[in-house]
Amino acid sequence: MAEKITKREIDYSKWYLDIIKVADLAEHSDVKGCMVIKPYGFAIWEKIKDQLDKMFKETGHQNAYFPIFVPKSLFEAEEKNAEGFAKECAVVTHHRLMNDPENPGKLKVDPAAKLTEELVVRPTSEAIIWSTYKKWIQSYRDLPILINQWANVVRWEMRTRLFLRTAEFLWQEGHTAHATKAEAIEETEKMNNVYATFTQDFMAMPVIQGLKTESERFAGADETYCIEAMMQDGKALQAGTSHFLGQNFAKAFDVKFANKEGQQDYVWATSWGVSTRLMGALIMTHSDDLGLVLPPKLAPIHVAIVPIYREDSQLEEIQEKLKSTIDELRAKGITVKFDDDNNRKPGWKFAEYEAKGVPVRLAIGPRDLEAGNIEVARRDTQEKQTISIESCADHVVALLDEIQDNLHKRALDFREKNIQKIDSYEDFKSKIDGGGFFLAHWDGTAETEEKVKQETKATIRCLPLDGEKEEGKCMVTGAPSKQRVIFAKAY
RNA sequence: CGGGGUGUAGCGUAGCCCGGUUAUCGCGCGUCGUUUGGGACGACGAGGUCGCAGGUUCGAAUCCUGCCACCCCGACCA
Repeated sequence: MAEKITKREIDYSKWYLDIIKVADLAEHSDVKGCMVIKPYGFAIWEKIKDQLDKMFKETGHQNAYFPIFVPKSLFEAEEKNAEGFAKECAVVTHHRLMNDPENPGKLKVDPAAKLTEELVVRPTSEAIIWSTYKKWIQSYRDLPILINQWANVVRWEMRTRLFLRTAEFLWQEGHTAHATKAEAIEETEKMNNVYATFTQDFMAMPVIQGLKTESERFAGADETYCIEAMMQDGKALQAGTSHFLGQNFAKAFDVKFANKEGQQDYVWATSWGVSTRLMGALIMTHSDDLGLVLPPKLAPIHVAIVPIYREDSQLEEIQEKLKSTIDELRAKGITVKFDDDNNRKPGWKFAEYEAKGVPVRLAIGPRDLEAGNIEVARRDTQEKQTISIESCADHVVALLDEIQDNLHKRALDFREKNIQKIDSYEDFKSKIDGGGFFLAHWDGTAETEEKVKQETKATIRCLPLDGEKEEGKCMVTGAPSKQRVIFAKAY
């Protein structure tokens, strides 16, 4: 029978895992905390990747690749960054295995193959990249350097969840070098904007752009910009970050350049990244109790066609009748799957495409054929309607756009309903467990931030960039505040 | 890493407390036939290191110890 999905209201966390299972996106691997991304899940990631890659190229970046291993001495050069990541680093200490004389057929680490210097498996690549940039940069004429890499990184997390936090994950990391502070800040903001545009226009996921507080900032950054999204349980998910690194890495790796006046100066840096965590964000933004819901722009299959027939001749007739419609759709760049698998009944296929979030399903059987009609079902609202085969292609093209817009609107409405201004800490404490974003005044101190975190588990997600500059008093201490910040529980 | 829970065929499970033949059932899988408008039905069939490793016992899925994995809650995490 049907694979069951735990309802969101019963157990949101279980629902999330069920969606990944029924939609066949990923599964746990034999390595603790690591996942296998399955073909359908990877197809979605590839769509994300292809679009972002295009946007990076359009903003002047080039791809390159740096090694997965970072010599420990390089890794520790930028102290804050190294400290920040030290607790979650995998370290390579040996380079060879040998037969274990005490356990025939088994292998053991060859003690004679100990590395003279340990290699850190990158949790991020600033160190190896800045040690390389040092060799590339002599003059302002060598700047800016605008590079991105698609890579895997490893962070030895204590507690993992598929896509949201895994020990190894896929991401892109942009690393840029600039001659001036202003230019680096501009780059940092530009890429955060690229992320916001991408998540909103392609993932149909509204985000709030903001700045991280010092305690939430990337280790080694002077400023961290972020995009924060609200999941359906009201919790916040950091979907992307863009860091202004100041001259921290330039100083740590001694990367100087000669400016136009011939003086030596340290290079200004940025780094920015999004990861397979976006897959988790995508799932938790749109999906429902029936399965995954995908925005058309990221759906590996846009339209699934389910023919209903008894005889092979009827199947052929259906194929013949739909040929021009399918050709027309494909010519418009729409991915169509005509499912003529005779081992599955239509009902099974309906449920399957629903679980996988295919935006539009077409069904056509003898009755439709006779009337020249076809049934169109949209995944986002579950609505079905019957239209003429002739109008089908145009209808579907328009419908896909409508679904894309509707998903974004629905997510935005949800967020607006669950975001509120709040001025009383008592009020805040009584409401925070219900989820949602809270716009509150904050006195700007790490102490207050920590107190709220200890007492409520909520953190400051960001200082919204477009927040009105409203004077007020900190909801906790009553000290003066220049703008409201977003408090929420986060993933 | 601390507390709790779970682990029996690809998936979900019964059996475990109270040890005793060939380990239960459903889904899925294979063959054949009938079917096909919301996860079809019948017949036959295949599929198991009972998470792993020790121990107790004449005998262990069942009792004991250790370990591993996953889930939940903490801690931790840009």
